[in-house]
Amino acid sequence: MTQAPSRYILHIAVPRPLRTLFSYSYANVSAPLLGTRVLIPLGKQSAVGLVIRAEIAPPETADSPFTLKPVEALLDTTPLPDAHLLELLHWAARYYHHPVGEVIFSALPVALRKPKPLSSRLQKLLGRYEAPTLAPIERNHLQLTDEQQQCLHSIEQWNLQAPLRPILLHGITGSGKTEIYLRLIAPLFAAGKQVLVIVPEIGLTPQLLLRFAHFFGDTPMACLHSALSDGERMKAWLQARSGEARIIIGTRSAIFTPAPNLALIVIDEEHDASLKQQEGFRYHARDLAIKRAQMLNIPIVMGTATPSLESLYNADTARFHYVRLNQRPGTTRKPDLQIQDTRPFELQAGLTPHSLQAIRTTLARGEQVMVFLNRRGFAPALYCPSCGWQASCQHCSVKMTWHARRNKLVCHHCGAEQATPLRCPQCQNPQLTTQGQGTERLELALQTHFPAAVVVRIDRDSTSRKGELEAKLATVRSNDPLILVGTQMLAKGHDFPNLTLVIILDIDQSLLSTDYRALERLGQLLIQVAGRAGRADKAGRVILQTSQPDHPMLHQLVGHGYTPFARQLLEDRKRWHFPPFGYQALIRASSTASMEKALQFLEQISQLLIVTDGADIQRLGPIPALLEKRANRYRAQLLLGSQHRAALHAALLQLLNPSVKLPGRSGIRWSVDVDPIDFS
DNA sequence: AGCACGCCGACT
DNA sequence: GTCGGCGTGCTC
Repeated sequence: MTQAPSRYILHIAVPRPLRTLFSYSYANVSAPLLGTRVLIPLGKQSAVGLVIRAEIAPPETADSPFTLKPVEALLDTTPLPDAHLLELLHWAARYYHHPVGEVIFSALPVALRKPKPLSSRLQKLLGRYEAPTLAPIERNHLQLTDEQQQCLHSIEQWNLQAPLRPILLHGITGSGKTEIYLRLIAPLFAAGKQVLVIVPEIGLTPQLLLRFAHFFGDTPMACLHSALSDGERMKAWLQARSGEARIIIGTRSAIFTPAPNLALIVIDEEHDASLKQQEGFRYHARDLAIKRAQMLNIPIVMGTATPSLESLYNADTARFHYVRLNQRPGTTRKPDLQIQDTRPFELQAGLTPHSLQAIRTTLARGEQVMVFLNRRGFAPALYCPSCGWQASCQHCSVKMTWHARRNKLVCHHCGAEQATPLRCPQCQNPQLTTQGQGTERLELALQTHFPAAVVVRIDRDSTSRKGELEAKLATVRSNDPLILVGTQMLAKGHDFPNLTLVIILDIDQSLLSTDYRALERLGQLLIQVAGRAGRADKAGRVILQTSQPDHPMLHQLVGHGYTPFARQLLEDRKRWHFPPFGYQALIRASSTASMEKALQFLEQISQLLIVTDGADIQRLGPIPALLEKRANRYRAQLLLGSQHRAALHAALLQLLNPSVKLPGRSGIRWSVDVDPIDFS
């Protein structure tokens, strides 16, 4: 009979930006479970770490490189992330080249970073679950259309086949994608299964949530989004982990929620940029969801009206199943899209005479109008007409936006605020002028132009207080002839049944941008916004105002629709070996001292990569970032590309190897972004 | 990330 | 003569 070992070496993930695990000794007859937290000595302090691996200590460890410190205490009796989730987190740490400990701890509720045993929390939190009390009114209420029925049938059939493939559900706005999700989810509850639904980061999660609550009645749901307090988050997380919550609905970080009986993942708006985390651990929730589903061998459905080029390509190459919903139940016609050349006209309130006339007739019919302008504030510039001075941010390389209601200059990049100067700081001219327009000015101008109409503005400034957005939405629902002014916030998730005219302003910047993803995003935004027009039984009309009316891609989009537009963009991507035809990683560096310092640092990295992987890695840069200075830091970037993911991966590993010393690092902050989508 | 160690400027 | 500035390096 073998004797039970009495000493273990534990490999621990520590909450530090370190790319290795640390080893500690642990003396006991049995090792702690993998995925449990332990209290460990780390430097001069003690810290909470997570057990990743345990091995029996060899009898003699004299030749070990360190004398291992002993673990101070065990904190949990059951694993926090289960084996599957740990594997996913590990995979993500490697894929995104981010320190394991940070990956793991960013996936757990913050409350678990403190060395408190879980058991005391469990007692406080469980048993207080309040299920939504709404009755299941929709369950047998809405009949699926033939198209929806067929779509549902296809998905159900695919999900019975092995091997499973992710499903791209491409459904135009209003075609009833949510209805499909609901029907896919419903049969899973009988077997005690759980479902994870990931939605974009918007203040509108409640709308989908309400829909789910209506449909599923008292089925326990857990909701995880950025507005939750630590306690609420912890509670939702525990309910998911215990299997009690059957539907887990949340924004991108919810992809890391433990769910022992997970049977389906739904990604809503799979093209949405907010699914990618843009700082620290820069993961893409959709891509991790695909990985998670693959590891668990469960189905994943991704819905969108405007598929990302990546997903469309995956559908084209049969990595994904692909199904379309082309009809809007209850609507006869698609919205009529037209391009308005702004150049021949003198604009009033930023609108062409044609647009103003369209607003007038729409209001006269008792219907609603939406004017979309993706720029908040009153005016994007304040300048002096006599000497040319412009108000610019002291910390960033941008002009400050003037906000009329607050009478302040605000930097939309670092948040700095400044009182409006009474006279030009350069030439003392008291007559300062604004240039360009934001939603605040648009609201005022439209109110002046249509004094009898109700004008409602929805943007970050007008909805920052709690309940304000809901109140504004209620106004929109209860007033018939009405003008709605707003930003990006209006593009997603809302139903405005009486909205029949949408006017989109100021898309020129996106048409002319150097960012190769700008056109894709513009196309998605235009289709999403246009989708707001003409719900129910009324035909919609969409006017795009631009000074670039001959832009070929705009014609492609308006004339042929999103899919041909996207395929055209894919052709360009193919020619340049850009994603999805090649793989990229973006190295960002910033310096408080100078742009030169940041560029020099990246140049070193670039040289390092020539020597090692020159043949397989293309380098673009280093160049100053689009936003050259932000919050007092000069920003530069180096884009790495390769047709072989493995080559890119190897290059990053090499670069991040702790033995690689990069001199001149002082004052430099730098980071790696795998599969970057934001180049600002 | 923290935290300590380590050399250079203005103070009780 | 010291207090403290943050540059540099380490954490099993």
